[in-house]
Amino acid sequence: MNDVKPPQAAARPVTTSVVFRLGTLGSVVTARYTEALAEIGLKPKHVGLMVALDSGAPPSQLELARTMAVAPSLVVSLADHLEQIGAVDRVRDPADRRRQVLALTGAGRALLAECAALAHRLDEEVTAALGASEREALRRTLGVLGAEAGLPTHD
Amino acid sequence: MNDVKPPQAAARPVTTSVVFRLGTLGSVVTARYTEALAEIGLKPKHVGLMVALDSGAPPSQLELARTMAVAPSLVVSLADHLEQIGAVDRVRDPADRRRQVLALTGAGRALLAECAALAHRLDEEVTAALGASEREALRRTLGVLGAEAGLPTHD
DNA sequence: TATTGTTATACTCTATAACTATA
DNA sequence: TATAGTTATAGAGTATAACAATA
Repeated sequence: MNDVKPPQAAARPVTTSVVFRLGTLGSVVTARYTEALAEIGLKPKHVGLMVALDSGAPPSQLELARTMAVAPSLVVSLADHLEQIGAVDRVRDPADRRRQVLALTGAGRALLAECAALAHRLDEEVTAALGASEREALRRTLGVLGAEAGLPTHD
Repeated sequence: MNDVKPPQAAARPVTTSVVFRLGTLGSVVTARYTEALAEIGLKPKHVGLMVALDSGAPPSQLELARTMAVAPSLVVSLADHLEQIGAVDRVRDPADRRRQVLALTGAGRALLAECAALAHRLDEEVTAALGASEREALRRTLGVLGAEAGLPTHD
């Protein structure tokens, strides 16, 4: 006699994997954060560049491209925009005039703080279904995995 | 006297938010999963469509587009490919000949199981730094948030 | 006339390649 | 000749708009 089979194709459906759940949730959450950032004229990658600068990454554009794992040409356009709104200074390295050295300005630090506030406000919506200790455990665990993957992670 | 300030721009840096960590980790993990899927000729959205079908979502292409929150034209091309490799059947609804009704074939269920195996294998790499109970807690918490966001989540 | 699916087209994001200037 | 940055071009992914078949 045949066993009764569940509608799922596998004993361990793909939907139960951390990979699937991280990927789908990450994309939903990033879409919402992108929407929030749009109101201050930024994209997630602008935040990524400011985070890299704030974390003390080597500040030449090429080094930043390596840190962020994006093409150097993308750093150019991100830096163009951030410079235009006064969030970063861009000065030629006097020791090697080929290098453009980026630095967050005071306004840039304030803008980054605003991005952080938006993210933490979204956190409350996204994690509303969790208890305080679950939320903290999640933050902490994601921090561990992020650090493992070479992502910038304070704490 | 001045307080000593950390290099970070804010008391709660954006990098500590669940939103930032989920977004960045999700994108890293999805990139790795995309790479793994490429070896069986699939993209993550193909998996998403098969998951929707396997989860009993309404199977017309337009309804699937709504379920997946993508454009109907994208469902066409995903279904084209899955049909071509024999993973889905596509039959006109006799009751309404405008509707194309999709269904996973046996081969499709086997393919989806393969995608699940790839994901769970990647899980082991991605969560290698975690203890077994931390890993389970993470899976469970991501499941809660995913369900909250309307994502397919068995268990 | 409204709806499903399809095809044609366009847009966004990002990369690669070509180029300029400095070394 | 090699490297940092920039600009030009191209590709992937996905959306919107136009269209065909069916209701």
